[in-house]
Amino acid sequence: MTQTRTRPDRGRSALGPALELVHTGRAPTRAVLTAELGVTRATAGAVAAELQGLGLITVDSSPSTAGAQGRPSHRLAVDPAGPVVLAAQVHTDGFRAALVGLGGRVVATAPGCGPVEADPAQVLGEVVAAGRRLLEESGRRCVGAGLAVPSAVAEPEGTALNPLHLPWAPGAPVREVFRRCLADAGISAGADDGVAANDVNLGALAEHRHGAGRGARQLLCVATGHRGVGGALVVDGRLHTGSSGLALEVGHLTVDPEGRACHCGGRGCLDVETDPLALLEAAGRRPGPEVSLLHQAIDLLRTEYHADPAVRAAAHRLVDRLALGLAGLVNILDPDRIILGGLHRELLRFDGDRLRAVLDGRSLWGRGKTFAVLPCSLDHNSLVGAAELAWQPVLDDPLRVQVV
Amino acid sequence: MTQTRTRPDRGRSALGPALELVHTGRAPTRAVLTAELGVTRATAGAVAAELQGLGLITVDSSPSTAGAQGRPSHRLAVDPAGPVVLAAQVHTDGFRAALVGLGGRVVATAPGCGPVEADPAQVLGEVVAAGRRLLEESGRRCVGAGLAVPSAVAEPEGTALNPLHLPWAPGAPVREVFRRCLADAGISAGADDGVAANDVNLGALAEHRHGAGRGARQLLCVATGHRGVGGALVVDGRLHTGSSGLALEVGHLTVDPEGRACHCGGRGCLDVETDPLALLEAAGRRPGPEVSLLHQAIDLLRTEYHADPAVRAAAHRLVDRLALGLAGLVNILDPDRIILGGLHRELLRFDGDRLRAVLDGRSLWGRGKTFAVLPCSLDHNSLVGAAELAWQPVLDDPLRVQVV
DNA sequence: TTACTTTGTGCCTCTGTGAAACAAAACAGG
DNA sequence: CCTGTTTTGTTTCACAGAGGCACAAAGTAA
Repeated sequence: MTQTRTRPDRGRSALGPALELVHTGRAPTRAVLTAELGVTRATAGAVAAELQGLGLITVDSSPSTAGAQGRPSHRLAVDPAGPVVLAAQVHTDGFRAALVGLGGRVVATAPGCGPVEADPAQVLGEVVAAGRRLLEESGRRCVGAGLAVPSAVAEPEGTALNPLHLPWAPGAPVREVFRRCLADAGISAGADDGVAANDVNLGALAEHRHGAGRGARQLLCVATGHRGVGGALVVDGRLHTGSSGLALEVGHLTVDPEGRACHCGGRGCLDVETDPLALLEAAGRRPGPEVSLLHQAIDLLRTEYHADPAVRAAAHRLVDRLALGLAGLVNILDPDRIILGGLHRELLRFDGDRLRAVLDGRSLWGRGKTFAVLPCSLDHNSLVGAAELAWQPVLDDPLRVQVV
Repeated sequence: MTQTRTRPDRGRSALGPALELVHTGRAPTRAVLTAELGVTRATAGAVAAELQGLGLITVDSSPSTAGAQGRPSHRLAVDPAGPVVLAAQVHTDGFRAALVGLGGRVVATAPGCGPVEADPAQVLGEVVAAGRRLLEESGRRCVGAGLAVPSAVAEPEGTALNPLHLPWAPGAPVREVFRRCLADAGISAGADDGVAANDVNLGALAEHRHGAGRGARQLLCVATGHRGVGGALVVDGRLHTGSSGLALEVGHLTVDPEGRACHCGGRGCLDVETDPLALLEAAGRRPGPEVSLLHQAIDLLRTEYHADPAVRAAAHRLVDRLALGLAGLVNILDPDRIILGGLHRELLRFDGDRLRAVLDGRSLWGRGKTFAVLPCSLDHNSLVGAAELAWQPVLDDPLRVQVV
């Protein structure tokens, strides 16, 4: 009997790694690409030419402002006219859609307000419709789609496990619904086109590839959205999602045994002690209904942190608890970099010294000296992360863009 | 100018994965090897023949007791006469040396008693000498050496960061000392021959490859030695050591805010609340000096758990605290399997229902149903793990055995 | 200008692996 | 016992990815 292998052809095996290097900006020239891939110049040249032929990167052989000795190297860059992916995000107050090219470049964005409906199909239908409009306006080719949701997403099922701050039922099959919406809108090509993941996880992935997390080997991200706290860990460039997608759901770490009651049944959880509502209440402010809690909390810090001692005390209170939670994570995970997002980023900016001091004091075995704490650096990092996820098949095998 | 690539030749690229499949018992026949590698029968045959030629595996084409239809497949197995690695372990009461073949087969063992000297070179010199005697007696070829120590080991420095229960100074360069001892004994071939890591980490690795952790995607191990508590996480077959080797050093998780004082400065740490000494004291027993605390504690459980209510109550106390610590880890790491070693294994055996109940009650979002809790299944799992680490270069590129 | 350095390109070769056809070793059924 | 079926091992051929090498190209340094 004849025998056919089950796995698909690898194609040029250095193609994927090469595209990833250009995508993340680690291969600005062909010479660097040669070194990073560990191949000969001939191979690197062939690979670059093939990626250029696929319309994914540009190879610029024009006079570069080199200044160095020897023949100047051709400059490599992501093709700004290349294909895009559709990135979508659902959050507590609405949704966002965007087109994102390689290199994490956001090409177009469309916001949408809430409230988020109880039926995921309704919201995702609107997001996808917005994305479709963006695609039509831009006239660009779409090679994938990714969705960020404020909930852990189980793999391989693609279900939202704990959409605590959305009116969705736990276990909602968000990925399948998303795929159906894509198919209905005529966007997706195959049935496995369209991926979904947790927003903080995706934000961490984006920061690792294009932002403040570049080069980190063990990147811990903690962020508040409008409600609740999320965490993520990127190890050697890959998301650590745990066995069921619930890893790093750090919202219910205890950071104050006598703290306020949490809907999880515990007391003094990171979630209720360090989110925007906690800051407003600690400062004695009544949250207004007009704008999001996150914006109210950030505004409060920006306008009154230096003026009002009560606001400063409230910030201190949150920072102490945040640092306690981070110290627990540091002692278990041993990251080399920590990135804070949302309100936590602002707390770091206004009260970073205190955060660092508490954190160092609680880190065992002098670990405090081994990691940096940074604010997140990308706008829309969850969107960019959703795009990363959508790009992944292409990064793994760039030849897909011509097949699809 | 001519151009030579920097990376070494890959050789036959399926060679390493093939050896690993046989090594871990996942490829008992050539047909299975073909399927697991995802290559054609021709390739699998060539690979198996090459590994056989290297003296690493045996290919048995004799009449197998098949029973199934079709031509019986050749049976693959680790060559019992193949090369070995030297595995060494230092613990609080002494050391152990062993020769370990592929497949985690312990070929020979030599124990050594304590006390452990303050100078690492002295202890490691003794271990290596014991290993050398084993090698001479057996007459087998040695292709690597690994060392397990009761401390986190920093990479890439190879220093013992927190040898809390040994008289060694933090930061002792154990790997370099180990390598020097190997060189002095004429065992090692190259300068990079000889690796060192934490004992619980290595135990987890061994359990994952050859024991109760087989097939787990996210394996969490927690174990007590004679003193203290260690943890480890194996993700997709690789140890999660963190950025400085201190990940999963879980001994100082707080499991009882009003618990006893710990030398780390905290209170109620897992370390002091669930180790052998804690059980003896909770049961109102005075620890004797004759045998190790671990043996005294295990003996106490075995002989009096069912007879003495005070012992049962002490076990309950430890189990509750252990479960609390595990729940915290589960909620952050989301493992699909947990393996307990040392005294914790005995607590699981005698009081498993209670452990499981507390653990499930504390696991958020119904995660309790997604993981198993098992006792560790290998004798000397730290030794076998040290051997795994030593074997790794050969598993990555089996052609090394002929070069060395 | 000339020498030197670094990078890009064309050509040949090597090697790992797939594809296909065939042989071998078991079982099932007459 | 013979024949057909199923599964596995073996042989042969071919192809593609990547290395090795020589040479060309494009800068800087003197």
